[in-house]
Amino acid sequence: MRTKEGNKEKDILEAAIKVFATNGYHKAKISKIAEVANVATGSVYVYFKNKESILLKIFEELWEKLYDELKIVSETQNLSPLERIDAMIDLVFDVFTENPSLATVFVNEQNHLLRANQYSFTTFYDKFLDLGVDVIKEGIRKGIFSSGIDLDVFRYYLLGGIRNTLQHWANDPKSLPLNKIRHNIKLLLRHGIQK
Amino acid sequence: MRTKEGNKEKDILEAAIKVFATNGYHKAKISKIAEVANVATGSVYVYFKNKESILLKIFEELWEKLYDELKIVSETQNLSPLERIDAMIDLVFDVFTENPSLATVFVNEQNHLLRANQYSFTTFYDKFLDLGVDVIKEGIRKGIFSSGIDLDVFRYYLLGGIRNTLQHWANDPKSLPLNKIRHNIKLLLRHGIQK
Amino acid sequence: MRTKEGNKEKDILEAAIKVFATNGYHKAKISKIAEVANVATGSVYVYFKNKESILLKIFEELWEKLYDELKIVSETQNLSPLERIDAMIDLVFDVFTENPSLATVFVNEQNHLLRANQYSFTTFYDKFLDLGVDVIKEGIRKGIFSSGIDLDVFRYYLLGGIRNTLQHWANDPKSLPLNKIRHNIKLLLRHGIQK
Amino acid sequence: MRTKEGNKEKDILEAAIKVFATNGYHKAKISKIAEVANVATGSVYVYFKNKESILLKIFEELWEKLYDELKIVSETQNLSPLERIDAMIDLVFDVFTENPSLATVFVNEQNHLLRANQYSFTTFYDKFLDLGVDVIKEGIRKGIFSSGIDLDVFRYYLLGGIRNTLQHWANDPKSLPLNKIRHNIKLLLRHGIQK
DNA sequence: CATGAATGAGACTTCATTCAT
DNA sequence: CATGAATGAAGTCTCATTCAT
Repeated sequence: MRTKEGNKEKDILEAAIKVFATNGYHKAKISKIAEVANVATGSVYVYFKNKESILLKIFEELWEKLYDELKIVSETQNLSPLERIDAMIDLVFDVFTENPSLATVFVNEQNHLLRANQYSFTTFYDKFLDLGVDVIKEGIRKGIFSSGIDLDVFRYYLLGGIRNTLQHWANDPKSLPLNKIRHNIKLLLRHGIQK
Repeated sequence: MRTKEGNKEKDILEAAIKVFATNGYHKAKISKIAEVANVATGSVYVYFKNKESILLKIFEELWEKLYDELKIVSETQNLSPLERIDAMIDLVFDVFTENPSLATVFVNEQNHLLRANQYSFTTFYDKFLDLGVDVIKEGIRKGIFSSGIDLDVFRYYLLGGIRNTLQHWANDPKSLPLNKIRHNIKLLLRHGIQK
Repeated sequence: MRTKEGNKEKDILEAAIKVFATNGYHKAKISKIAEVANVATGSVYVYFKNKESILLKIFEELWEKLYDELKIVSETQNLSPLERIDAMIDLVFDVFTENPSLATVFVNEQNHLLRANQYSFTTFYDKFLDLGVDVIKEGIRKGIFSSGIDLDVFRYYLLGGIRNTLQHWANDPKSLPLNKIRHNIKLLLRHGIQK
Repeated sequence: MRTKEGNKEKDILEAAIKVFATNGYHKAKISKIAEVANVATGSVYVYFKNKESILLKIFEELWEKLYDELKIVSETQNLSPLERIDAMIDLVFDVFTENPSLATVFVNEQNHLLRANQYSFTTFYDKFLDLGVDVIKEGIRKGIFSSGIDLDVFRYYLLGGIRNTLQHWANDPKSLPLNKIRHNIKLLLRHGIQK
């Protein structure tokens, strides 16, 4: 038996992230993904139903991972809301720092999927955002955060800001050091631009 | 019959915005754009070199318009930096409020173009962002804004936040009233989340 | 405008009959049909939704034509049931004599379609068979035909016999002259094998 | 455990008949046949060279069996030609009654093979038909059957009639009781439709 | 013999673009 | 300029067949 060595699915997924990041989802060819994954074209279809399901799987894994890690943070005792927010931002940055291509794919392609149907990954995506909102709520309750903030606006604003900044970093990593980005975002988030 | 001159190009452009917003750029068919524009398929190629150049033109017009309007604001005397920032945000919101489909296209498709080549519209896009940064610089100089902010991070963060919020509004306009978004973003931008 | 000369659909249909007859439906390539029709591959899809719809159209036209002609026969006055039966058989033989490839396609491929869904061509196919059955009924009423015959068995038996004989003729036209076939089938139909 | 020897080939063959009957030869997947046969996909290729050879084997077995049984009938003394014809028809009906799927496969797929090459099963197929023709010849010699019948036309006509009737029965067994079919075909064969 | 993951050739179908009218 | 039928390159996906275990 030509054995499944338990790696091919992962190889394909990693290859897909690279190829999607480089060419964009729609211009990415399955044959190219297979080539990068060092696998025959047909093998892609052993592990994935079709092209879209590859993208889907990428986001499923991404958000499940982020959700799991954020959950740990949110269950940690003795953290102030501010510390929790910082940890949340760090989580996101850490994932994308490890895998810049994933940042690019996230930035450019997630919308296409969100627009279409209700996909399974959105569960974790939404749960992740919900946990973030919970932290804000706690901060408001404790009188640390401003109570005038609409939480829906907040969640999309913050994530959008992070996303767009990351994208510019992914396009040209040298121009913007990631730590500077991270630091500035925390600042902007806390105090805004006013002195 | 005196036909209204110069309308076909505009018809096509407006149709394209709708179709791109609905289906996304890659799934949008030229024949569909032509149909919506009430024009023959071949006529699209009388006015545009190819599909990409339609998208390009959309962004060119968008950013040129925004730049022109922002320039007027920036040349207006007797405005505080805070007022200028507010005016800038209002500009962006006004454009997209008038044309929600344009918001969707901006949110979902501009990256594809930015990634590829250096396009002409980026001139106005960058100039628009530069004017925004100038306002911040002025605010810092006048001691109103925090001097610790990296201006590059700021520009991408703010625009990304606005973009993402707009996108969710465009997807489901009823859930988030645009005025609430606008107000909250101004708040978050000025003071952050901390009380 | 590259004009549709009103022939391309017909060219494609005729090419398809030839190619389906030669290779069978499943092994027939659209590109081959296009080549035989002297048309670009993509043009096939200007006139037909997909491969199956070509086959469908072939049978639609076949049975509509046969039904129309049989209707004329059945409306002709002063024909005995025997003469009507003869005319019916002649109709079928005439069509397939004119277009032997069509005979082959009919023989080999119609079942695939019948098995699948309810297709529009079956309307004419069934109506054709119904008219045939009507003739038999008339013959029975007039005491000319045996009243012991089940009409459903009869219709499938006769058509099956004709079809199979035609098929062997189509495979090797020289071995069995069509007129001999036609004559013998009329004989067998009327008197059976007994003296 | 003493495994029953030689069963896997039979399992595959029986599974293939079912799958071919349900989906048609071209749409039938080897993997599906293997699944139905409760065998691994690769095992199919231990017993059969390729997909076509499975179909081939089905017909080989069918016609060899029919030929053998018909031979017994034809060697039986003291049967009139009419009785022999009846026995022949009964043979065919018995086989397909036992295995309706086989009837469907016979009806729909044998042509594909006949069209292609000269296959071994045709030996038995032809021999079977030859034996049938011999009976007719005998009947003619004895003055029982009409001498005007072309024997080639007869053989294909009869078999085609039976085949087509069987097919409709296989499609919808309830609408046409097999015994009625059998009886009517004998009638039609002997006396035709005329009183 | 048995397995089933892996292969890769092959075909349908799409659609941006062209061009004869 | 306007048209829309025609084009054909290109890519997704299928599945019979293979082969390492």
